[in-house]
Amino acid sequence: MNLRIAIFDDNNNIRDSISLLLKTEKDFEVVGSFAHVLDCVEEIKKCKPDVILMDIEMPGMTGIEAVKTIRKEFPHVQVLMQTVFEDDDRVFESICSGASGYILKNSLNTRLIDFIKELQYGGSPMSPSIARKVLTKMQQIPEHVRPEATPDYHLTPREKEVLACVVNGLSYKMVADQLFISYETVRSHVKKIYEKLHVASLTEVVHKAMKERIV
Amino acid sequence: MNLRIAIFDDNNNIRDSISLLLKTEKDFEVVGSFAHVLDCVEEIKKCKPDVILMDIEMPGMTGIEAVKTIRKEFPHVQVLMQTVFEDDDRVFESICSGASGYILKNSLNTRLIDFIKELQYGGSPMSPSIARKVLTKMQQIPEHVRPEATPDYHLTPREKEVLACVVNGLSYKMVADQLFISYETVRSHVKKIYEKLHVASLTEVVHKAMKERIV
DNA sequence: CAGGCTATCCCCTAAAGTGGGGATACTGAT
DNA sequence: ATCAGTATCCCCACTTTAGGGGATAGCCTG
Repeated sequence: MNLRIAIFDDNNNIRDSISLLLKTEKDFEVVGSFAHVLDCVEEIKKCKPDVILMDIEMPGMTGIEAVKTIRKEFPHVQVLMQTVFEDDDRVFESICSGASGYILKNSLNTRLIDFIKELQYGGSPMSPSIARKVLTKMQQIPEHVRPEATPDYHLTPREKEVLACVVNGLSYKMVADQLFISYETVRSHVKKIYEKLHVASLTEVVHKAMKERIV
Repeated sequence: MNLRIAIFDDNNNIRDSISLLLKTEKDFEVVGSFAHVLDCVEEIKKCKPDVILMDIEMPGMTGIEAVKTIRKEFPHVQVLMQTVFEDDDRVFESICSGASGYILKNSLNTRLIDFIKELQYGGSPMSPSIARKVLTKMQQIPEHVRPEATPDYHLTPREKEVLACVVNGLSYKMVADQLFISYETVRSHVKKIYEKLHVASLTEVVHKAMKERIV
């Protein structure tokens, strides 16, 4: 089974040379090659890629914007960012936008095929210097922001479902419909949740659940 | 110039086989090999490694604790974490403790030398699945931390105060007391907030306010 | 000074949530 | 076979919120 690849890069030469390179790999198929991302949603719908190589610098919409859109519209598609620059903000922003990997263009020729294969097998290829930046960034993230060992309130699976609904703003009645149970059952679960979280109102539940990422 | 390497692993066989493997590389020198990390500070002072291979599971002090200590005492030393498990919390914790790389033990034989070289040249070697975890984690964190373009709902200062109270789980009555205004005034503000945020319940307010960090 | 915005307060009705209960049924482990 | 835990449902009394009004007063700007 072939891996379908699409390329977004405003430099025609680069697109062509990448295409040529990828064609040397039997299992790869370049199904699209585009100079900008303005119509990327339509183009992706048409060519159905599994993997997208995305240049970060492009006219019109930037690669970063595009990744956000793509990840929203096509969550299963893997996006591998490529750039000549490695300035911290962009790297970080790209990753937060949902890129699955981030490589420098100078490592193109030699290792691109390996990187794509790594993607395919569930990895996240990064150029060494990028990987270092990412780790450093993570280490800088202030203590209080990190998922600091989420306390376990011993909610049952069902309670967690109810909690998730409530946190999303649903009323008891709506939760009941959503989970195909009665209003009273929802109430029972919520009462249990109140006990376990030591709170006494829905707003507190939402607050606590979101703050501590129990949801 | 040789790269000085120290190994911490409670499994003697693994330590020995790593030593043997590393000796095949001319530029590497194994300067220490230890079964636990209890005296790691002294040992590191003695053997002065450039790179430390650290098993995460060890009796006494865990590898994670050790990394923290090492990074504090010897900031220039690079620590490469090794583990057989890849459970999310540990990976994340290790990295935040200051590890420069994180690899699974199954990738030992084949790629350990490459990984160490990557470290040497300023990279951060990670097993593919680990890299993916790290990126995924990063994508999750900023969600709660940095509002990408927080929409402005044109809340007045007073409304924001009321909002803050509500988000913290206070009832209308409590908000009234807190802000020295009447219950009805709180209601008026809340009604306004509902309009402006396009919601219809307190839980939605809390959810939206927290998600979009309006508070 | 008129009109817009904010902040304050009030009323009424209806809807939703809260706090006590209690009940049945299924599971899995002791 | 009993017991703990989960999931389901029900009732009653009470409080809090929601949605629809309306009112007064200050402040700033055109």
